[in-house]
Formats: sequence, C-alpha cells, structure tokens
Amino acid sequence: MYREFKHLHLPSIDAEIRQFWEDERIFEKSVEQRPTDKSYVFYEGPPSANGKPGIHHVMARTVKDLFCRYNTLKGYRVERKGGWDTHGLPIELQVEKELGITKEDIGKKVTVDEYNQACRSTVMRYKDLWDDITRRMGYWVDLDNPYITFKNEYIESCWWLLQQLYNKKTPAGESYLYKGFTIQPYSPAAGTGLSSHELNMPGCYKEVTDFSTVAMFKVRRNAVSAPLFQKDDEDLRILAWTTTPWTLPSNVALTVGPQIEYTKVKTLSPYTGAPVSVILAKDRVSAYFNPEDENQFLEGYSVGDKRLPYNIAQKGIKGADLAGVQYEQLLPTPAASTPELEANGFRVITGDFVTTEDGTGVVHTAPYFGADDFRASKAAGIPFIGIPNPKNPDLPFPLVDKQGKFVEEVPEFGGRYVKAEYYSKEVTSDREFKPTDLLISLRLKEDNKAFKIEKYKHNYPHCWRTDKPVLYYPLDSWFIRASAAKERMSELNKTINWKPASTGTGRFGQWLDNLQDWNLSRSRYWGVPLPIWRTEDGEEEICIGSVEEMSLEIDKAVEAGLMAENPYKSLIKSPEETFTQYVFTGDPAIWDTLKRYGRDHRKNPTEAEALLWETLRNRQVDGYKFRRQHSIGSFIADFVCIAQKLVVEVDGDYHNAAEQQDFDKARTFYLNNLGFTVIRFKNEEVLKGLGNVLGEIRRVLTSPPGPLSDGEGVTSPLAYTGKDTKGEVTPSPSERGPGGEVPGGEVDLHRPFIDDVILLSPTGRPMRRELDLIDVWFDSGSMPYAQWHYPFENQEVFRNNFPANFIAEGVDQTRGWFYTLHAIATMVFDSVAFKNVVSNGLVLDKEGNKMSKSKGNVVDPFETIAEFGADATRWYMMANANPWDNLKFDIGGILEVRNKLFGTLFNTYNFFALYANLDGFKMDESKVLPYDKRTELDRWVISKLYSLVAEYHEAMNDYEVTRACRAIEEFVDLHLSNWFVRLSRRRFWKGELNEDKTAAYQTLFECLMVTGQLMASVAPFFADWLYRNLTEPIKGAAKANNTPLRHDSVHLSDLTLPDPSKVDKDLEKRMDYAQRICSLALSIRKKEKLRVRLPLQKILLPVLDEAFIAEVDGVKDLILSEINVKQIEFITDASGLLKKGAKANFKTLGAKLGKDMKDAAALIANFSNDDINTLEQSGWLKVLIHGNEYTLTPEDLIVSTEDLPGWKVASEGALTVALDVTMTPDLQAEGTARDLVNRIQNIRKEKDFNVTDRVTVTLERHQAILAAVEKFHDYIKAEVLATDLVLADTVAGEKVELDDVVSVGIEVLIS
RNA sequence: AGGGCUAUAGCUCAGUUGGUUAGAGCGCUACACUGAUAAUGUAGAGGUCUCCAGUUCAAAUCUGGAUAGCCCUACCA
Repeated sequence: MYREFKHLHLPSIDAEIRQFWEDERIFEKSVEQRPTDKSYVFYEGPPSANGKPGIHHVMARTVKDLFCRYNTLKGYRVERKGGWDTHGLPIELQVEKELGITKEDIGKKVTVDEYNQACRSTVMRYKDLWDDITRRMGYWVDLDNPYITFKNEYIESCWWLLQQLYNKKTPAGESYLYKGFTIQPYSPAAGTGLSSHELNMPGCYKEVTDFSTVAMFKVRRNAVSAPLFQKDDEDLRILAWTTTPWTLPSNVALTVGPQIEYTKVKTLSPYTGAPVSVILAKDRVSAYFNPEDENQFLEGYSVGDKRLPYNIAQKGIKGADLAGVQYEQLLPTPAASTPELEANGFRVITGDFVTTEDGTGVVHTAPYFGADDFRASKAAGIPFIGIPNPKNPDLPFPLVDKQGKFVEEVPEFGGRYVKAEYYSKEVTSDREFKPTDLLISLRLKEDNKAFKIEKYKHNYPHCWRTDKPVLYYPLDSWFIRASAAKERMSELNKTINWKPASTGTGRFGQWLDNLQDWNLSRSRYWGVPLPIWRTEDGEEEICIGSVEEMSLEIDKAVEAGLMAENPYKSLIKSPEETFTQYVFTGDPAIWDTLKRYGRDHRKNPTEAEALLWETLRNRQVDGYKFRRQHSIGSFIADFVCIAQKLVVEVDGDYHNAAEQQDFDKARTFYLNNLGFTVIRFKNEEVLKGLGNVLGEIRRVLTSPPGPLSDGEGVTSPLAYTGKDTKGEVTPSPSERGPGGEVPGGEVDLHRPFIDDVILLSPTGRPMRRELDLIDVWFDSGSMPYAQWHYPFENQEVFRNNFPANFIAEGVDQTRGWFYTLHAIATMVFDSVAFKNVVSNGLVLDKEGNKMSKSKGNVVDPFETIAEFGADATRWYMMANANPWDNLKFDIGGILEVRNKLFGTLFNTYNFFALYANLDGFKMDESKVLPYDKRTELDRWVISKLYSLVAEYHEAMNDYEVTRACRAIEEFVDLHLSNWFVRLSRRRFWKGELNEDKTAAYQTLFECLMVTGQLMASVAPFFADWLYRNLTEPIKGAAKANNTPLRHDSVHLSDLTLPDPSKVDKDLEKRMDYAQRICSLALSIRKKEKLRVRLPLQKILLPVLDEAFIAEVDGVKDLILSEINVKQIEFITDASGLLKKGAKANFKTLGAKLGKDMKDAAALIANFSNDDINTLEQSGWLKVLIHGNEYTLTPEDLIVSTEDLPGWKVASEGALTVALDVTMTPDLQAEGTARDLVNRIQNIRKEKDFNVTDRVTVTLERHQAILAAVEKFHDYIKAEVLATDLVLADTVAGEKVELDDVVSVGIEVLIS
C-alpha cells in the first residue's frame, strides 16, 4: 500500500525525515557510498557561534547545501567539513561585557589567562542553537569533526603559512611579510589602535564642535613662486583650513588638486588689518568673501569689521602650477628641524583627493596624522617631521606622544593634551581652561598667521571603549605584501566562475586592481599570535613556522638560560596522540567543564556505580583497565575500557523518561561512530545481579573489537584520522602528565602563554615576540590548509581537497573571506582557492529594510521553519529571486510556495496513492511498459519531464538555482498537475487495471519520482518523503533485484540524467496546439455563456500548414473531451471561408527595408486575402514604397486567420478556433445528463460516501430531465456508480438546482 | 570619496542576439469547473518599463548621464 495523507503538513514531514536521516545515518552514507577519487570539494566558511543564527544564515546555508547535495546525487563524493570561527573582536567584546571589564582591566582585574579562558568558553556559546538550526533546516555538514580556529593545530597551520610568506621574496628581494608603518585610528585614552570595524560600531561617529582654523602660510619667493608675485615685497600667503589645529606644528606640506583652479586675492588680514595676498581655490572664494565687497577700497577697513574688502589679483592658477612652491614653516619646533626638512619640506604638493567642497581647496598636510597626508607626502618625497629618531632617521618620533600629549620639545604647547577630552574633568571645568586647538589658533591670530577661526560642527570618530576622540596616528604594523601579487591575483581571478559574474569582475576584480598591502596586525589578545620574535633593536628576528621549530628554538633558549623550561614540549605529538586528542576529547571548549563534572561525579558515585567500580578497578576483570567518568567527545561515560573500546553505562530511573532515552540513543550513536561499544545496565541490575553484569562485560570485552580497531579507520568519512590510526590507542589527555593539559589547559599557543617565550638570536641576544595578533581574516583564509592541519598532517587529504570546486557566502564577504582565500592561495600556492563561488545577497524584511534588532523586523528562523517547514522556506528563498539579489523576505511568499508547489505535488501524490491502492497497483520495475505502448498524453508528459531534466541540469551546472526551481515549478503546476493529471483523471478511476491504466500509473509514478529527485537538493525533506512513499511498497523487491529504486533515501540515489531519446519535441508541439485550442474554445464558451457540460457539435480549425492536420489529429481526443465537443473539422483556403490578415515580420523585413519599414508595415496590414494568397502561392510579391521596389517572401509576413464569417471565433497568434454553437435536442439532453451526474456526485461527496460505494438514485420526474434520463440512463448509472436509477413523482431527498429555473429532487442512498 | 548591485503591474519576479500587443504568479473583480479541494480554468481591471539624452527603420533591451535604495571599502583637510 502507498501511504495516503489527509493534509499536507510540512513540519511533520521534516520531523519524520530528520529522524530517519539520523537513525539511518543518511548523510554519512550519502558521502561514503561515493568513490573517493571522484570528489567535489566544498569549503565551509565558518560561522561564529557566539551570535545566534538568523534567517540570512538559512539562506546562505541553503545555497551551500543544495549544490553539495546536487553533486552528491550526481555521484560525486562531497565531504563537508564544518568549521567554527572562534577568534576576533566580537568575542572579545562579549567576554568583556560578561566579565564586566574593559580592555584596560585585562592583566589587572582579570589575568590574560582568565580572559583567554573566558573567550574559549564564550565562542561556542550558541553552538547548540547552531547545531539545532543546522539540523532543522536540513543543512548537511559534518559537525562532529569541524575545524576550530582556536585550536593549536589550526594556529600552527597559520604560522606555517605566515612563514611561507615571510620566506617568500619579491623579485626586488622584499619579503612578503614585513613590518611597516601606517596611519591608523588610535585611541590615546585606551592606548590602542582601532580597526575600521571598531570605528564602524554604532555611536562611534559623533557630532562634535571643534575649533577650525584657516591658517595663512607665507610663500617664499623663489624661482618657482616668482610668477605669483606682483611686487617683490608682497605678503603672499596660501590659505589652508583645518579642523585639527593641533596638527599644524606637524605641517610639512600643502596639498592642492592638480586640476583645481586657484585664485590670488588681494585683501587685508582680518585680525591685524595688514595688507595680504592670499591664494585659495577659485570655487572657494565666495565662501570667504562677499561679492559686494569686491573692489572696495582696502583702506576703508578697520580690524573687527564684518566685511572684508578684496579684489581678485590673479585668476586661473592651476594646482599643478603651484606644486613646488615653498613656504615658511607655520609653527616651528626647533628640536624637530633637520636640514633635510628645510630643503624638501614646507612646499606645495599635489594630490587627487583634494576637493573644493569645503575649506580652501588647499589641504594642510601633516603626514603622521592622516592617511591621505601620509600617502601624499610619501609620494612627493616630503620628509616626516618629528623628534629625531637615532635608530631610524627617516622615521622621527611624532610631535604628539602615545598619551595624546605634545612632546616637551614643542614650544609653548609641550606637555599639553591635543584634545580637551583627554584632560580630566577637573581640569576642563576650570573657567580658565582653553583647549589646545584654541590656544594654537590664538597664537596664529596673534602672529598674523590666521585668516579665520571659527567653531565647526562635524562628525568625528570616537573610541567605543573610552568614548573619547580618536587620533589618526602612526603605528607599526605587520603587512602582507599583497600588492606584489596583484597581477597574479587578477589573472587567477579570471579563471573563477563568479555568481553573479559582476561581483568577480566588478567588486572583486577592481578591488584587486587597486590592491593595498594587507595590514595583519591587531593589538589584541584573543587571536592567532604573530609568530615573529625580534631582538629589542629589531636587527635580528625569526619567523616561526611550526610548533616543533619553536620548541627547538625554546630548547636553545633554555640552554642559554633565557627560559627556565620548555612548556611546549608536550605539544609535539606523535600522530597517535593527535588522533587520540581529536577523537576522544572532542570540543576543547567544553573539555574543562566535562572534566569538572567527571571529577565531581567520581566523588559522589551512585550506589550501583560504587559497587561496580569495586569490581572493575585495578584491572580486576581479565586485566583490562577501566576508567571512571571519563570524557569522550562531548560526553562523560560512566566506565570506559579504552583498549577494548567499551563503554559501560549504569543508568538511574530517570533514563526511563522518553526524552532521556532519545538522548541516550543519540549518545550511543555518537559513541558507536567513534568505534565504541556501549552497554547499559540499570541500577537494579547492578545491585541485584552483579554476577550477570560482570559476565556481560566480560563477554563484550573478549568479543571481536568494534569497527575502529578493525582497521577501517574512523567510521565517519569526515573524521579526523591523523596519519596512522591503527595500533594501540594511547591514554587520553586527561591521563597525561603535568604540562600536557591540552587542549584547554594552561599550555596553548595563545597569549599570554606565547608571550613568555623568549628565543635566542643567532648572536646570542634575547628575542621577544612581536605582541601583535593577526587579522582574524587570515584565520579564515587559511582554512583550506589549516582545517587539515596541513602540511603537518593529511597531506594526501589536502591534495584531494584543494582547491574547492565550490564555495558560497554572503556578498559582504567579497573582500573578506573570498579575498583572503584568494590572496593566500595565490601567494603561497600560486593557485585559486575556489573555482566557483556564489555570493548571496542580503535578506531584507518585507519592505526592503535591513533586518535589525532595533527595528524589530528580525525573522526568527526557528519559528519560520517550525511553522512552514524547512523545504518551503528553502524553496522560497531560492526560487523567489536569484540568491545574489537581495531577498525581500515575505512570509506570504513561503505560503505561496507551500500551496502552489508542495501542495500541488502533495495532491498529485495523494491522488496517485489513492487510486493505486484501490487498484492494487504497485510499481514494478521489471514490467515497465515501453513508451510506445503508452498514450500520446503519457509520452507527452514524459517528454516534458525529460525536457525539464535537461533544463534543470543545465541550470544547476551553471549554479543558476533559481532557474532550476522555476522550471520545476512550471512543470509541476502547469504540465503535470493541470494537464496530465487533469486529463488522465478518468483513466485512473474508471474500470479495471488494464494496460492503459497501468501506463497511466507508471507514467505518473515516473514523473513524481524524477521530480522528487530534481527537487531533492533544494527541498531535501519533502523530496525524501515523496521518494520513500513512492518506493516503500516495492523496496524489498527493488533491493533484492538491485534495481534503481533500491535506495533507502532519495539522497542515496543517482540523479536522473538528461535523455534526449525520451524527449519528443514534435509531440510537445502537438500538445501545445491542443492546450491552446482548448483554451481558445473555452474562451468562446465563456463569452457565449455555454457551460462546458453542455456538449457542442464541432469546432473548425483553419489549417496552418501541411503538418497541422496530422499534428492536431494526434491529440484530437484530448481536445474533444476537454472542451466537450463532438468533432473537429479542418478547413483550408480552398473552402473560401477564411478571411486572412497579415502582419509584417519586422525581424526579416527590418534589415531589408530600413527606413521604409514603417510604411511597409502599414501596407502589409492592409493586404487583402488575394494579396496574401498570391504571395503564398507564388512565393513572392513585389511592393513599391517611396519609389523603392522590394520583393516580399512568405517569411516576411505573419499570416493569421482573422475571421470565419458566421462562426464564433477566437484566435491567438496564428491559431484560430471557430465553434459551432448550434444546439440540438440530443446535445441538450446529454448536457442535462452530465448536469445530473454532477449533482449526484456532489451529493455523494457531501454525504461522505466512499469512492467505491454503490448507490441507488431516485430522481424527481421532472419535464426538464426526462429526455436526458431516457437517453443517458446507462451513462448516468455508470458515472455515479448507481445500481439503480429510478424516476419517482416525489423524492425524499432535497431539491437540487439544475439551472437558474429548474430544480429537481434527488435522493442518493448506498445500495 | 571610490567600487558594485538593483530599479518592469498593488506585491514578488521573467523578459533570449534590439523587432511591433512587455509577460507569469500572487492579490483584486466576475464567471465557470471539480470524486486531486489549503486546489483549478476562463475573462477583466491593473504599465510613462525610475528619469534625461544619444545610437537605430525600430530601445524595457545598446551607449552616456542623472536620481533613488542597498552593499562593500575608505574616511577627509
């Protein structure tokens, strides 16, 4: 029997199938059964488990999941190693929030160690939620053996990569990993640099009011500047605006836009009244001068006047002309003065970033305090200004120290904080207090160097921790010389298939073209430490590439007395140890907790446990060693014998609870996967029958070992296998000696432990680690290698899994993960990291707004999936818009998908099941009717199905899932349900199971089967449910005969491939005629108010071409029954009935006629029947347009039948249908008979009779139905399954409306 | 500031190498059909294809520009 269902409830299907998958390990099997040498490589971009999963994750993971599933079905082995991104700022923030500390407290209120531990336990905060959503949404990924970026192995791989970069040299001999210097946001109050991420946190940019100053830079007269002077002693100044006057002492250049036009203006100094000429951008003159004051007498001005008289002295000075002009230093700091600076500094340079939007069009340039300034100065060869640095003369110390104070050497302002906010409240609340910016401005004013001082409101970034303004400040950083690999990256990028392509060429490609070096440094605690040690003077350094290398170096350091001992010795593990650690300890994040629980429990054993332990301890049972409360993976087992892989559990009463039993089941499953045998005893069994219990344990101990020690390796294909998993298993880490408390113990590669390592330089000096961590993006970009601990292990595995065939992530990762993957792969392996990439868009709310907690428009994925099922949600997300377009998430859309696609398919299946069960039909793979034995309709739908298969594969191979989904939708709705099933209904419920009926079943079965397969990637639950329902009744036979339907799950099956032999395009065309003819005929009926039940005599079809008659004849019966007409008559031109019309075929004529096209179209539209016939018969026709003669051929016209005079006509394109609406008594009677059948059927339905119930029908003897009953007595009986049909004068049943006027009594009883 | 994506019916989206009447589904209205019923059919209403300019016999489609929304990167004297 096929299963039948009342209603479609997708969440129930989810639950049922999910359970099935878990019980039967379908995911694992789907991977394992595919050959290892035919792999399709997927990389999981790891989520961070410290945030909760959102609906957009469902979207992103659906994309990932479905292409993996698709390729699995195609026969590839698609291993999907999960991963967790565990480092980074969000985690630090979370931890600080929870510990109630700020960064300054690290190392004070809490130790770095404690902090580090807190990070460890926080990263997996929501792992359960993530695991849950993963299961619920049907995302298949291996979560048992994920890569975790904080693991020592992972870090070690990162180090190796860094060392590769360090050792790699550009042709110029420069290392790819180098220490450099950039201007970065820096918080003096917090004493740390900030990332752009931190600056973009909400509330960081604040509206503040600062003192802005337009300073006057006095031009030195020399060869370059001479053309600007009118008089030798002219006081000529360049105006430059700044909102940070504190940077003025550090000014070394003025930047102008090379194309910007500047103007020299003669005016008076507003603060002294002295005559002065100033240069500023022409477009900015109006900002400082009022046109009404132009050419006023300069003498009429007195200091303090609002209006400043001026006149334009010189126009059209190009910025480029100003380049090289030298000026006097504005605020000299004698201690910072150098000959070099005097020679090359204090001049005008050009920069493209200069605008005339505000200020004067001249940018005051202080290279240490602005990124643009820094770049422009460097490019122009301007020396930096600062207190001389004996070690590096090119990089003097800035005039502002790291606390944000002017250094003492700065005259007048030395020791002052540059920003008022850095002073304490007590200081600033003093009425005499003046901010440094103001003091500097006042100094300029006094010295006749200020043109304008005013308050200025603008957005300025603030430190999110201290809430105080940020400075842009020069900081040391480690960089990856990505710019050196720019060309190669671009080249390789061109080989990547981007979806959408524009992201690859545009967003990503152009970004590569302008690539800057990658700033790796982060001054933080929780991340991968930079493995570089340096002597204090930086002259000697070492970049460590492995733990082993470090350990050897440490040994040297220990010998030299720099370190007391080598704490990392224990980290160098044999492969067996590595294996043990991974397989037995599972997730380090919960390791500590487990250990503690275990210890606690050991102290408080239950009575039964204590009893059993007395007999198991000290190798009493055949010499086997048992451990108590031992952690395995994420569980604690009561008793474990590791040598024999035996777990013994002693269960209390609470294990009887259903919930607990489920949990126990899962746990057993997990342990089995790790190769353990699990046996359980109840407390009473131990207490009352210890002998039996021991006997059982003994039996299992001595029976053949589990699959793991069988030499097969770990049963999960994705498990971490190390180099050599055979042989004896070494003790788990909890049993290891002191110093080996890894993972999660005191020794790991994170700070602060790593900072204690001091290495010995070649010349015998101590080297300390560069304190920076690396950018977390390096972590994730390293995942192709680090997930396998390459190159230290798994070299073979890595080779088979690099590069990826496919990755997918949000488009916001373009310059994140996509870039770092690409950059590292290019620089270290000269390869792409991925061949195909889908970058999915955002999930917005219904209105197109970004989802955010504050707006309250966040969609909870758990709720959505619980309500509508995972499949409808997934399908909606894939079918509604391309994944790379933003999705406006609307529940209504899911509803639509559910009803339209899943509802329809569900109904279709249910329909199949209902009748197949009634008929006792079972699909028999050995007795499939050949297609040529089936009806036209069957062959048609099969043809459509295989056209769909072809289209589907084409779309999916091109990663166009939306196209694939829509094609399926169309097939299911339009072709399968609304044509095939509708027209086949009678075949299913009439008569015995004959060949035609079998053909109908088999055809429908095949359609459902294949459609389910095609859907399986996007809608994995429903598809499996469908497949299992369809195959369940014959599963046994299929397995026995090894036929295609033998698989337990659709996800284990082989995807149906395109088969051109099953596609019959001619047939599809014929059926297309049938559908269109029916549609036209029905539209006439509608217009003429002729209900479909009323039969009509005939339709007329004008013949379109020679093949037309034969084509339509093939589908004639379908048409006739669908539109309830008795016959089809074809008419040709010869009949003389047709009135034709013609339209120009623009495509062919356009090229020929050009400008005359329009007139020709008009001419052709007016062609008579004769014109058209002439053309059609002779094959050509000459026309004259504007004196040009053209020869028309039949292809140039689109001919259609316009009318059949005297008939009711409808037409669409070239196809025309005419309907004979003449009514005869016979037709009338037949119509009435059909009405009666309908009414009786309705009554059957109302009364809830079974489909097969036989009935007796009594009809009221009414004039209107007599003819019908007489003529169609048997027909009515047969249709309604009546044993008797009688007429009576009075009928007990209700009056039933037959039409507007007539009602008759009808009674239907089960006979 | 730079780069990218998007813009077509009330909504969600199609729209091939430019070709005449710009489509589908949902929603709305009316009618019909129904032993698949959380369905279905037919018909109707609903469009300045964001705007401007250009190329062309012909532009939703190609080119240039503008506008709006969003994303990424950078962040300014």
